[in-house]
Amino acid sequence: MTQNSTAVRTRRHDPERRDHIIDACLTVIADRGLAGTSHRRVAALADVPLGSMTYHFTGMDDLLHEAFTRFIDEVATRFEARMDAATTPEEAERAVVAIIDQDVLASHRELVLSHELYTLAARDPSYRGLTDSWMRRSRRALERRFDPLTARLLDALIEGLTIHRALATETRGTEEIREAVARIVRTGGR
Amino acid sequence: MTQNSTAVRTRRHDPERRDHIIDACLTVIADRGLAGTSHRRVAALADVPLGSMTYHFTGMDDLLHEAFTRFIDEVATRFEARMDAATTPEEAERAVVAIIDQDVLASHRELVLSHELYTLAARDPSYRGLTDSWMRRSRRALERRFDPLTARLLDALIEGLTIHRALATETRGTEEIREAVARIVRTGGR
Amino acid sequence: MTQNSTAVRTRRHDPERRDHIIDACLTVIADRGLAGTSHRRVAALADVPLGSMTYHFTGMDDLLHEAFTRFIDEVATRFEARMDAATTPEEAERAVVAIIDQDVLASHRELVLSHELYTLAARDPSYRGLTDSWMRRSRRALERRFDPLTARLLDALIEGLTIHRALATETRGTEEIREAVARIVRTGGR
Amino acid sequence: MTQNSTAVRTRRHDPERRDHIIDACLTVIADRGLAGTSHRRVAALADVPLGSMTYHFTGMDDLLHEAFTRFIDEVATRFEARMDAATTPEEAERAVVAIIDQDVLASHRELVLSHELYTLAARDPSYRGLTDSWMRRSRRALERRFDPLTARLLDALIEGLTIHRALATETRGTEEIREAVARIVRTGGR
DNA sequence: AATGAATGAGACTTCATTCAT
DNA sequence: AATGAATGAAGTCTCATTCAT
Repeated sequence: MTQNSTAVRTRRHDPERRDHIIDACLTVIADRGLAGTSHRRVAALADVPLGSMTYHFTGMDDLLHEAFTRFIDEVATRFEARMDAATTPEEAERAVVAIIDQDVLASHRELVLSHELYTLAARDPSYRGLTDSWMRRSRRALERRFDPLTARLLDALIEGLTIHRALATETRGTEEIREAVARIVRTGGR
Repeated sequence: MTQNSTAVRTRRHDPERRDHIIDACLTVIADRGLAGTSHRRVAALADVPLGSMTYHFTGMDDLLHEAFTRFIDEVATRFEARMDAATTPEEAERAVVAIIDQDVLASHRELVLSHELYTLAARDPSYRGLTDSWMRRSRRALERRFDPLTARLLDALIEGLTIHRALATETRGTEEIREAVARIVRTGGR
Repeated sequence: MTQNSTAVRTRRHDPERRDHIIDACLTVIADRGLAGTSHRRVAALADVPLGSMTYHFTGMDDLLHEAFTRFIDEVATRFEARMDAATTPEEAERAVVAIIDQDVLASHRELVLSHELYTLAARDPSYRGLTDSWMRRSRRALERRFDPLTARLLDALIEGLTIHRALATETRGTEEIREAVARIVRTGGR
Repeated sequence: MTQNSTAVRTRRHDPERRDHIIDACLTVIADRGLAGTSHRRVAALADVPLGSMTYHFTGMDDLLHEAFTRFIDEVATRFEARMDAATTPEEAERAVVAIIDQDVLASHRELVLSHELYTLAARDPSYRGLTDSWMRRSRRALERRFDPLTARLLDALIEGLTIHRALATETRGTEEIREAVARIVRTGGR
C-alpha cells in the first residue's frame, strides 16, 4: 500500500510531468502559433508520450488555460517586482519607462504569447478571466505609486506603446516613452 | 427571370470570385480564429469549390495577406474619415475619444481581426508591413490635427485603451478616455 | 466460427500489418507503376485504413525503401539458391543460362519491379545502396563458381540479356544465351 | 484565305511549339521522374499555356510516346555514328568499349530517360515498339562490323555493363569492359 | 486555332482522440 | 495510472481535363 511496494512502477509517476507539458506548450505556441500547436508537437517537445496529453489534460482547451495562467503569472510577477522596487515618484516613472522600453520588446516569446492570449480572449470569453486578472494585477501594482485613474491610464499607455513599438518597422527611441509617461503622470491643473 | 437562364452557366466566369473568397476568409477568421480557418471552411462560406481556393490564391498565406490588407484598408479609411471630419482642436479631441469609445468596441469582428493580425505580425515579419502601413496611416491622419509627437502618443494611447476596454470584464466609462486624451494633448504648461 | 467473435476486435492490433502493407505496395507498383502508386491504392489493397500508411511509414519514401529491400532479398535469395545448387562447372554454366532464360522472364512482376527500382536508383542515390547490395550478392554467388572477373562479366551479361529479351518484340531461343555464356566463361585458351 | 489575311493571328501559330513541349517533357522526366511529370510542369518549363498541352497532345500518353520517340532517335543516331566511324575490326571493338565507357555514363539525363522508358515498356506493350526499334537500330549498326550473333550478344553486353556501372557505388575501370568485349568478339578458332 | 478560367478528384500528411493493455 | 497502437476526419495542395471564348 505504501509507495515502497510499487517502487518499480512509481518510476512512471512523474509529478513534474504536468509542468513539463505546460512549459513545452508555451514554447510551442511561441514558436508556431496557436494554429501550429498540437498535442503531438507539445508531447514531442516535452518528451512525453502522446497518450500523456489527453491523460493529464482534458483537451487542448484545458492545456491552453493552464499554460496561459502560468504565463500571466510570470509576467505579472515581474511587473510587480519592477514597480515595487521603485520608491520615489521619479523612480516609479522610470520604472514604467523601463517596462515599456525593455520588458516586452526584450523577449520575442512574451510578445508573441501576449498577443496569442489577447486573440484568444477577444473571441473566447473563457479566457477573459485571465486577461482581466492580468490587468488587475498590473493596475494594482501601479496604484501603489500612482492615483487610481493615472494608474489605469498608464496601464493602457504601456500596452499601446509596447504594441506599436513591437509591430513597427522603424525603431523608436526611449525619449518618446519618457514624454508619454510624463504627460500622463503630470495630472496638471493641480 | 431572364437571369435564370444564364445564371447556372455564368457561374464559371465570376470576376468577383476572388473578392467573395477574401470576404469569406475574414468572416471565418473572425468566427473561428486563425487556427480554425481552413480552405474548406472559407470555400464553404464563399460557396465556391474547394479547388478554387488554390487556384485564386497561391496558398493560405497568400489568402491571409490579401484578407488582412483589405481589412486594414477598411479600418484605416474609417479612421481617416473620422479625423478629417474634425476641423477644430476640440473636435479633433472628441474624434479621438469617439474612436476609442465606439469604433473598435462596436464591432466584435474588428476587435478579433485586429488581434489576429497583431499575433501574426508578432511572429511573422511578412505581416509586419501590413501593421506598419496601418500605423502610418492612422498616425498621418492624426498629424493633420496634432503635432507629430502628440500624434504618435495618441495613436499608442488609442491602441492601449481600446484593448484594455475590450479585454476587461468590467465596463468603463467614457470619462476615463476623455481624461487620457486631454493629458496627452495638453502638452503645454511647458 | 470461434474466430468471428474476436476477428472484428482483434483488428486493432495486427503485428503483421506492416508486412501486409509492404506486400501490397509491391503489388501496386508492379500493377500501376511508381507513378500510379499512392497511399490510397496501397491501403485499399492491403485493406488497412489510409491513416495506417503514415502511421507505419514515415512517408512514401520510407515505404518504397522497405518494399524494394524486401523485393531484392527475395530475388537475390533465389539467385543464390540457383547458383549454390550447381556443383560442377557445367552445372554452373547451365544455372546461369537458366537464370536468364527462366527467372526474370517468367514473372512479369519481377521484370517490372526491377526496372522501377533501376529507374529510382538512376535518379535518387538513396536507392543506390539497394541496387548495389543486390549486385554484390549476385556477384558473390557467381564467384563461388567462377573467377571474380568472369563473375562480374557474367553478372552484366545476365542483366543485358534479360532486359533485351524482355523488351524485344520477337522471341529468341535459348541457344543464344548458351553461346553468350560460353564465350564469357571460356576465358582460357589464351 | 491565304495566310496574309490572318497575319496578325498567325503569331499564335508556332510550328515549333510542339517541339518545345516535347523537349521540355524529356527534361522534366529526367529531372523529376515519370511520377513527377505533369502537364503543368512541362507547360511551365516549355513556357506555353497549360491549355496548349491538351490541345497539341491527346493526353499524357500521347506526349510520352512522342517524347521517347525523339529520345530514342537521338541516342540511336549517335550510336550509329560511333559504329560507322569504325572501319577496322580493332576500331569496331574500341568503339563498343567507348560506348559503354563514355556514352551513357556521361549523361545523367540519358541514363534516367533510358530507365524510365524501359520501365514503361516493361509494363505497357504500347512502348515495346519503341524499345524494339531502338534495339533493332543498334543491332543493325553492330552488324555492319560483326556477325549477327556476335552483334546481338554485344548489344546485350553493352546494356548490362552500362547499367551495372551506372548503378554501382564503386567505380570500375575500363579494362573490365575491354576484356568483356574481347571475350564476346573472339568467337574462338572453333 | 488556341487558351485562360475553373473544378472535382485525389495526392500526401497531420491531427485529436479512442481503446486495449 | 499510464501509454503505445491505431484510425477517421480533415488539413493543404496538385492535377488532368473541360469549357467558354
